[in-house]
Amino acid sequence: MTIYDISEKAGVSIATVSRVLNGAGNVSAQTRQKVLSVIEACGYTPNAFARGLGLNSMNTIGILCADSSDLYQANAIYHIERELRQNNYNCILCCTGYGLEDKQKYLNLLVNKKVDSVILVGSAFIADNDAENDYIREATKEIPVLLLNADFDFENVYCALCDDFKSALQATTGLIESGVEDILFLYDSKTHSALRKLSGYQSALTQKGLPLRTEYMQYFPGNHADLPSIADFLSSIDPAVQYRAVVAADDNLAIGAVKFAHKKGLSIPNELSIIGYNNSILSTCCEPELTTVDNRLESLCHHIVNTLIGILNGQEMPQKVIFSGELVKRGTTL
Amino acid sequence: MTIYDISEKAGVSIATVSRVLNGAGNVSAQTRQKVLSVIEACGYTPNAFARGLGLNSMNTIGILCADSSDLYQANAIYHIERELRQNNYNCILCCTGYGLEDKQKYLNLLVNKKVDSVILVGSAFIADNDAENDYIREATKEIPVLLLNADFDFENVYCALCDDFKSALQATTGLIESGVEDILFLYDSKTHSALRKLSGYQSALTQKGLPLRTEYMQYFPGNHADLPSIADFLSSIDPAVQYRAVVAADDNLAIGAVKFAHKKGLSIPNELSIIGYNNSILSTCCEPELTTVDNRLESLCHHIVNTLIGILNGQEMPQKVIFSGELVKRGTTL
DNA sequence: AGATAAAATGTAAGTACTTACATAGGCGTA
DNA sequence: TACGCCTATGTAAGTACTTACATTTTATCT
Repeated sequence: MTIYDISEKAGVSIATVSRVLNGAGNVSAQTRQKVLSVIEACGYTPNAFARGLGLNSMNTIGILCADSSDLYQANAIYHIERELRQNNYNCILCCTGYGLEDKQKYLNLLVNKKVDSVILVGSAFIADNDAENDYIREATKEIPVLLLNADFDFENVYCALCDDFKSALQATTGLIESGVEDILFLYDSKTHSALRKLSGYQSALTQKGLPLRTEYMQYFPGNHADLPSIADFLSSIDPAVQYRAVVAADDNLAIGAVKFAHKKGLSIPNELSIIGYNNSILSTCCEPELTTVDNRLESLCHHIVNTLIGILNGQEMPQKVIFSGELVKRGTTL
Repeated sequence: MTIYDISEKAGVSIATVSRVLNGAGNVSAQTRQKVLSVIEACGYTPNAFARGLGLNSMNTIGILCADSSDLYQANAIYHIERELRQNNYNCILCCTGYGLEDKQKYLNLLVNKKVDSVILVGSAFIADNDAENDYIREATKEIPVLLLNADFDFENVYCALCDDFKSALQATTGLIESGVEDILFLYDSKTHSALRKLSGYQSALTQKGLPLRTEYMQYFPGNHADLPSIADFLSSIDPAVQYRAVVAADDNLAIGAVKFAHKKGLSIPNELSIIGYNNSILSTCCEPELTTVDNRLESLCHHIVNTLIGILNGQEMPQKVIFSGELVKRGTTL
C-alpha cells in the first residue's frame, strides 16, 4: 500500500495525495475529502523511512545519558520525553556510561541515525580537559546539541542549568548560621555540576572565615544505588574528622548519611544535619525526611525542549539559561 | 556525500561499496581495502533513512511504558535499553499514561514509525475487558509484540513475567506462620500484576483457614511518588480494621506503611510487619530496611531482549516464560 | 590450452516518499 | 472576447540506499 495506490483509487496524482497527507494548501476541499476517504478506507499510513528520506527528518530527538538508572537522569528523561511527545517528536534513548569512548561512540551513532537533534542529560558529558569535548563540537556540525544541567559555550550548543554554586553556597551558609561549623561535603562524581557545588561549599566557608580542610571534602565514587555502602564509607572516614553536618551532592549520598547516623545512634538534625540534592523521591523516604536542594528539573526540561522546538522551527533562541535551585527544608536540618 | 561519490573515488560500482558497508562476502580483499580507505578518508557514513527504506528496518525497537517516572518501569527501561544496545539496536521510548486511548495511539505511532518490534513494559497494557486489548492484536499483524511482566496469549506476542500469585502467597503465608494473622493488602493499581498478587494473598489466607475480609484489601490509586500521602491514606482507614502486617503491591506503598508506623509510633516489625514488592532502591532507604519481593527484573529484561533478538533473526522462540520472585528478607519482618 | 566453475563486480530496478516546476482551467477585467 | 492571474493538479526529478540478476574476471581441472 503506497501513495501510488491511493492516488490511483482516488483518481488524483501522487503529488495531490502527498499534499493532503502533509496538510499543504492548494488542494480543493472536494479533492481533499476524496483522498482522505480513500486513505481511511484503505487504512493507509505513509512509509516513515521514505518520508524520512524525502524530508531528511523523522521527527526524532536523541536523548543521551550516562546512566538512566540514576534517579535524576531517569526523571529528566521522563520530563523530556513527555514534552517532546507533546510537540510531536519521539526520542531515541541511549545510555553511554561514563567513559569517554562510549560517550563519543553513541553520540556519533545518534548523529548517524539522523536524529534532528540530541539532548545530553547531565554534566557527565562535559570534561574539564577541553580536548575531551571535541566529540561534542563535532556533532554540532550536523545538528544542534542541547545540554541539560551542563555548561558549554559553543556554536549550536544550548544549555539549561541550575546555579549549583549558588545553591551550595546558600545551603552551606545556612548551616553555618544555624551554628554548625564543621561540615562535611560528600560527592560521588567529578562532573562540573558536583564541582560547582564543591566550590559553593568552599566559598561559604571562606566567606564565614572558616578554614578549608580537604579531609572534610570526601569523594566516594561508588555505586549510587548501593545506599548501605555509602553509610559504610562514612564509617570508614578517619574519626579525627569530626563534623556535625553533611552537604551531599546528591540525595542518594544524603540517604547514606542518614543511614550512617542511624547506625551510630546520632540524632538528626541535632547531632547531625544533612542536606541533599535533587529533591528526588528518596528525600521523602527516610525518617526524618531530607532537607534537599530542588534544582527545578521539570522547569529545566521544559525550557530545553522549548528551546529545541524553537531552533528546529528556525527561530533564534538563547544559548544559555541558568535557573536557581531552591532549598526544600524538611527534617534533617534545624 | 553518497555511495555514488565513494564508488567513483574508489573506482568501483555502488553495489561493491554497499557490499563492503554491509560486510557481505564476495568482495576481494584488495577492493575492500580500497573502498574502506576511501570511506575513511571522506568520513562517509551511509544515510540511515535510505538504508531504512532499502532494508525496511532501522534497527530500532519501541519501548512503550505507562509512566517512566515509576521506579519499576524506569529500571526496566534501563535494563532493556542496555541489552538492546549491546545487540546493536536502539530504542524509541514512549510513555503513554494509563488511558486506553493514549496506549492505543502511541502503540500505533510506533508501528507507523516502523520500529522492528515493540516491548510493552508493565501489565498496564493488558486490560481485563478483552475487547480493550484489540489494539495489541492489531499491532501483531505488523511486528512482534513483547510483554514485560504481563500475560497475554496471542500469535506474535511474547511474554516474560514473574509469578506474582506465588510470591504473594508465599510472602503472606510466611507472615501467618510467624504468628501474624491480621494482614492488610495494599495496592495502587488494578493491573493484572497487582490482581495476581491480591489473589496470592487471598489464597494464603484461605489455605490457612483465615477469613477473607474486603476491608483488609485496600486500594489506593494515588500518586505513587507522593509517599506521605500513602501514610495519610493508611491513617484514614477505619480504625476497626486492625492489622499487624502490610503486604504492599509495590515498595512505594510499603514505604508509605513504614512512614505510617513512624507517625503512629508503631515499632517495626514487632507491632507492624511490612512486605514490599520490586526490591527497588526505596527498600534500602528506610529504617529498618524493607523486606521485599525481588521480581528479577534484570532477568526478565535479559530474557525478553534475548527472545526478541531470536525472533528478529528468524528463530522459533518460546512465547511465554514465567520466573519466580524471591523474598528478600530485611528488617521489616520478623 | 580450453572448458567449466566459482568468485568478483556491475547494471538496473526496486524502496516510497517530497517538491520544484509545468500545465490546465476558471474567473475577473478591459 | 481576449488577456492575465491565481488556484488546482500533474509530471518528473530528486532522496540514497539494497539486491536480484547479468556479466566479467579469475581459478581449477583435464
